[in-house]
Amino acid sequence: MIKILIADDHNVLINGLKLIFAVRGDFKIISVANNGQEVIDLVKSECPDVILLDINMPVLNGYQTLEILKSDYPEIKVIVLSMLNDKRNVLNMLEAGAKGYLFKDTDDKHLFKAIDLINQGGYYVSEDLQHILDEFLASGKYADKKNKQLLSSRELEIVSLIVNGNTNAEIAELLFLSTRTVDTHRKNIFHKLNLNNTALLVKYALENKAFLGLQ
Amino acid sequence: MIKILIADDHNVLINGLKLIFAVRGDFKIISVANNGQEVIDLVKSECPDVILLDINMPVLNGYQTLEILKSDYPEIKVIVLSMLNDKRNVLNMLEAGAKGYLFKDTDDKHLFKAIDLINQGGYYVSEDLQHILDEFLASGKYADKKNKQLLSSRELEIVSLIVNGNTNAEIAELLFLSTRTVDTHRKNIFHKLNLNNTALLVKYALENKAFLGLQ
DNA sequence: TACAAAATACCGTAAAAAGCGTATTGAAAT
DNA sequence: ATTTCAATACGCTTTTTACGGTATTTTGTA
Repeated sequence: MIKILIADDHNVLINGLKLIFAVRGDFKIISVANNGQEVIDLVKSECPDVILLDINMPVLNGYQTLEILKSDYPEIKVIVLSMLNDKRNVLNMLEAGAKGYLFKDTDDKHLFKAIDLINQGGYYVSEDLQHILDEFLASGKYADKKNKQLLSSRELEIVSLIVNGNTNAEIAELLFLSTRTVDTHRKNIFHKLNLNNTALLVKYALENKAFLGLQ
Repeated sequence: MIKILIADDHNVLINGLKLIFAVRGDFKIISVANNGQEVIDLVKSECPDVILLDINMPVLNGYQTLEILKSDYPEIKVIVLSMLNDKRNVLNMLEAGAKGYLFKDTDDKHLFKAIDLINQGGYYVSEDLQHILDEFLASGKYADKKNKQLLSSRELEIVSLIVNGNTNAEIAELLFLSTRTVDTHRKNIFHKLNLNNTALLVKYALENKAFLGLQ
């Protein structure tokens, strides 16, 4: 019997999953969590085999939760169940140690199949994402040897202010810095993220909120 | 008996709702749609009283769908069922004619209550959104007398290129225009949206994709 | 057909960002 | 004890954006 923990802040979805899983005697939903912190609190006592993890959750988001799970409970298999379908999110979660990535529109059959395969040690992603999984597997960027926190906390602070429309001068005033310093941070951020203008930075930041630790 | 149509591209959620509604004999799910176009195709033959409408859907998104519904079937009550919880999205949908806005983490009780009240001609939103509903009701910006398409198609094209990191010079080259023209468009866009720099424009565009008709 | 709106283009100036640098300080890690 | 890195700050140049205009042509529609 495979013990499953579901983490999602949408109760409608959790209720749906409960009913869907009711037909499978070999799968058992042993716990549900509405945010990442609840997942962390529950795993110790509940010992799930597989966690179905949403990305957008309050308190601790899916990415942050996965980071903690990977360092404290590396044997638990994590399957991301998200609506985010952009390549960057999928790669980020795989690189952080997720074994599967399913869209929320997945049907029961694929969900069951994914859990079975992943519980046996494999990978499984929604059909449209196969090429991303291939790319990930070829890249060798597994969770154990992965690049840590790309941006420093100061840089994240500045990214957030840029996203909210502040100019370097405004940011300098807010943070009691010289505009030169803010300018340097901005340049370093661009360099680290391989970007070259504000529009792309804002886009990147909004699309990678969870991974940047923003909001 | 209240006839309900559900529009959502996530089958897990639809399946969950089906089971949730099974306990209520006075509500009947007469149809489900996976995108806005299916909604439009179905309403004529199915005559639902209430539509539970997601915003993020392929082909025709929730906003576009609501626009069509309001002009062709103004008597059908539309309740938005979305995960988007920012004020702008809520206001946009209310102003477009939605009678309710619920988060997807709403529990069964509130969902039933919302459908009942709205079917009787009222408004209903998730608890956290009450102040936004109040603001909307006070503003008088109802669907019938509402400001049409804010940005022209050319302007939307340019917004999209800006979001993707292009400079005015690059956009000019791509669209065979003078950089002056692109500059003017940019100015007009800022003026229309009441913004004053690129970062805010990108943020606005990404947060209002559906309403701007982007992607 | 006439009017309004959208798309086009230009002029000038000021502010901001982008792209090269260098350099000092302090804290953490090896 | 030394290296590394984050945070700080400055210099200089070029490009791009932002903001104030004006004006012509095209297009849709009343």
